[in-house]
Amino acid sequence: MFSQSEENYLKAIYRLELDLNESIINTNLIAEKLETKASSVTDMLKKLAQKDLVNYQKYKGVSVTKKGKSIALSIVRKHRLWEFFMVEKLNFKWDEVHDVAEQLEHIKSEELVNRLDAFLDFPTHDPHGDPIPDKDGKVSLRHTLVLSNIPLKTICKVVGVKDSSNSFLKYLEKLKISLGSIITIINKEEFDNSLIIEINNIEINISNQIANNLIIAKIN
Amino acid sequence: MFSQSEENYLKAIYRLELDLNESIINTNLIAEKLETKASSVTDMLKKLAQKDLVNYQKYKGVSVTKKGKSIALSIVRKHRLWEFFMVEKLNFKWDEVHDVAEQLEHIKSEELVNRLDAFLDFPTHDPHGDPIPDKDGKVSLRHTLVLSNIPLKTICKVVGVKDSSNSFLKYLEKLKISLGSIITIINKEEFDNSLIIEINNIEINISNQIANNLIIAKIN
DNA sequence: AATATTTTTTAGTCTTGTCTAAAAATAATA
DNA sequence: TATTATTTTTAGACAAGACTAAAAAATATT
Repeated sequence: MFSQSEENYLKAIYRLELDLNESIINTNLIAEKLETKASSVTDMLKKLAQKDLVNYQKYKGVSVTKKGKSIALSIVRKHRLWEFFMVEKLNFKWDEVHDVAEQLEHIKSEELVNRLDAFLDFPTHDPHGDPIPDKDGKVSLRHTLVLSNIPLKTICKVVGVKDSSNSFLKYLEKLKISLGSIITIINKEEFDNSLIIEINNIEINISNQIANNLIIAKIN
Repeated sequence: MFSQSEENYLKAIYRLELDLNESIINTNLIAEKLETKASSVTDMLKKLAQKDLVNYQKYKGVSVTKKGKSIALSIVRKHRLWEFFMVEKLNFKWDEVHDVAEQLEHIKSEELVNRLDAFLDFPTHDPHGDPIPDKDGKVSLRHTLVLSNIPLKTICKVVGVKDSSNSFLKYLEKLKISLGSIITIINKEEFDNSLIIEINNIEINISNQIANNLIIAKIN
């Protein structure tokens, strides 16, 4: 098995590859991301290369190998499932769960995470729109649609939030909008871009700022 | 905060104090329990003493301090809550969860464990009859009553099992006996010590071996 | 009480992962 | 292209936690 450190490096390299859309990542970037020193990174890269988890050439940067990617994905999977669990079952707010998930993601048990997945009913995305890799490392597309960007009459489902501040979440509660809510856009007000939407069989008016922060998926 | 190692040593020392009912524990016992070498234990005892977690005198043995005990209890609490969670919510068998709980017990978040506690509805005992310390470190008495040892007509509740083998649990399922089941002993057969019990409003016969492995609590 | 045995501690080494400071390679600039 | 600046790697040190082998203390035995 792999150490917590090794897993963190792999996750960081993989994330950088995705976020920067580059296939080769250099040492300083990793050091910055992990808040460590470049020399420590070099040491670790050698070790990871030894284990065939990254492709590494001195002075040239690294990329994760197939094997490395699969481990990185499994860490991401665990991280997001635990986050989902904490929010969905333990009533944490979305912005409170990251640090604990950083610990939980290193718990070693295939069985545990798969059963947790089932217990949570196999969620495909977390409420920030980020996909949760499945057991085989398959990843859905990121949810990027927000309510303010879709045409009138579209029927859609609330699948996440961009803003997870306490005040926003409280306001949503007041509006009786929650994850899974089904919404139809009835009308858009040109003046301030506010929307009339139908939800729970009633029509309400929501500001553009709200609509901008609601991640939705179209329903066919 | 304390390292995983420090926590494991504290837990081991505390458990030995309880199990052996002695207030001073010697080095070799700890080494044996943790499957490590006596010299490693000595090193750690010094460190723990430094931090006022144990009372340690060279060649004389150790005991946990108040502070050490409270940490040990918090680890036990986390361990048993996570076990309870895995069994109750993720459908693990009781004998499958120990190793993963050994990892989960070191996750650092007061908030997480307290919310988990609430989510599980504040269980006081695990199904082996061992008490789960509460948030303040309070521990109930161990559940030690087994069904075979109580008088006729007593009404009691199944709170745990001594044997958690697959075959026993499967058999219980067949008998429709589960955690929380309410049982009244109707009659005892002197010949083989089998029992006639009432459960779910019907009377069934169970062997002494079954009765011996069912941990129960009297209902007043 | 003197010796032998067991237990515990010390001294020194190893591994993992980190760091600093200096050297080497690469990239940028005049 | 020569020089400067930046990035990366090496060399050597350190802390945590484990180990082995030897020394010291405590127990047991004759």
